[in-house]
Amino acid sequence: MLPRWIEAFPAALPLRIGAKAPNISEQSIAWVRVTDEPVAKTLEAVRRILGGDVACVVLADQPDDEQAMASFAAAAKGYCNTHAAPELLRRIADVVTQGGLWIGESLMHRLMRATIHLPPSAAPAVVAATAWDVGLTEREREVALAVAAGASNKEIARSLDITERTIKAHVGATLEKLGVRDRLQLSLVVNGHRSR
Amino acid sequence: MLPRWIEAFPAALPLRIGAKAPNISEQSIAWVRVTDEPVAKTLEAVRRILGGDVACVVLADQPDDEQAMASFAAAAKGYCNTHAAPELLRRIADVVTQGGLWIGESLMHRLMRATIHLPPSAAPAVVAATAWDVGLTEREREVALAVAAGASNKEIARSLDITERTIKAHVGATLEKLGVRDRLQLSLVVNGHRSR
DNA sequence: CGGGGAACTGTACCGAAGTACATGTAGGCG
DNA sequence: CGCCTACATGTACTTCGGTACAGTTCCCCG
Repeated sequence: MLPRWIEAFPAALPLRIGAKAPNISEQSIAWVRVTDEPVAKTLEAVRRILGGDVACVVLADQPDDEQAMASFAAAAKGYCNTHAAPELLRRIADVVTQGGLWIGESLMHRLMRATIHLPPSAAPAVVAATAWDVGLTEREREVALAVAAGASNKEIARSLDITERTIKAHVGATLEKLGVRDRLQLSLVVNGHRSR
Repeated sequence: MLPRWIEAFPAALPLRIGAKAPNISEQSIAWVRVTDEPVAKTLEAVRRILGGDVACVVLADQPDDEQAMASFAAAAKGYCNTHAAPELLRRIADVVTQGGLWIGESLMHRLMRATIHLPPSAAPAVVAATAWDVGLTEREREVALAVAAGASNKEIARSLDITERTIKAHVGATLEKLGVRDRLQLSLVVNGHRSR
């Protein structure tokens, strides 16, 4: 286990090919580090242990497009560098648990090169969908979403065509109900980060 | 404006082809609803109004792969169903503002079909990482992380054992460098969501 | 009918956040 | 040695966010 993996996922369990199945939750992600062994073979071994439908993300020491292709051919949900930063790993986990695929920039380029222009950068993001909005009224939920998206009270007021004062009322009620201090923490809750 | 759009983006402004340019921020997203008109033509019209480099996401009433291809050929940043759920719209916005592309599941299949096998599951697919902290000094990065975690200036000051005034200086510099308005939007950038 | 919750609004206040204008120190570099 | 940058800090000011204390309308439900 690399230190950055532990940093990214303190609760992760190490697992070797040939080991017996640990009891893990339904939607766990298998992070599969591959080296020179064919990806398909490794993934097959992992699936024998953890079940055929476990979501696998392939970690490559020296990523290349061919191996990435092979990974997705073997139904991997993601492919990235073994030494990716913890934040990136977490983001990949987000995407994958949401049912998305994580494709490296390089492969993406390759896939699309023929048809479309791709900007030099790129990055995804995702949210966790635990019920953050229990107990909120419809309007409060609506306002909370806007706050979490970075809107100011004034902007929300304009878009909903009510006064800023009313927005404040909704925001205040929401902060109270969710037990957070200010709109930033509200956004963290709504966006599925930390606490509450 | 569909109710779900408003729910997803309360601060969004409606705009018709032929209208004059509203004053919008640099990194706004244009959500372009297309019907039977050719996509390229519509996008061109939008760009005439909002500027050539505005990020466009195409909303299709009846999505199909051909139209999706056409959209990306016309340099759209995303393509999805007009009636997508607010959460999905927000996720797309996240990805696009981060410089990513949003590709529908169907098109993704098609793109990969030639080369690799894709499992029957799969949601929209996405791309890889941009550093949020380019150009920040060590101290600024440190403060930005604390802000993004929901800390107040006073709390950060205490924990770093410097004055609140200095925290304000770092926060201010960071907002400037990342081109965002306030600490909430900063947190969205740091946490890998929309804005910027 | 009356009670109660939701949505909406008002005035007013306070503290947090953010900005403008300045100052000072320490370290790297031509 | 000056120059630049990061870091730290001060005063002062404006704006925004959040709260306290009201009050209204509408609608549902017992």
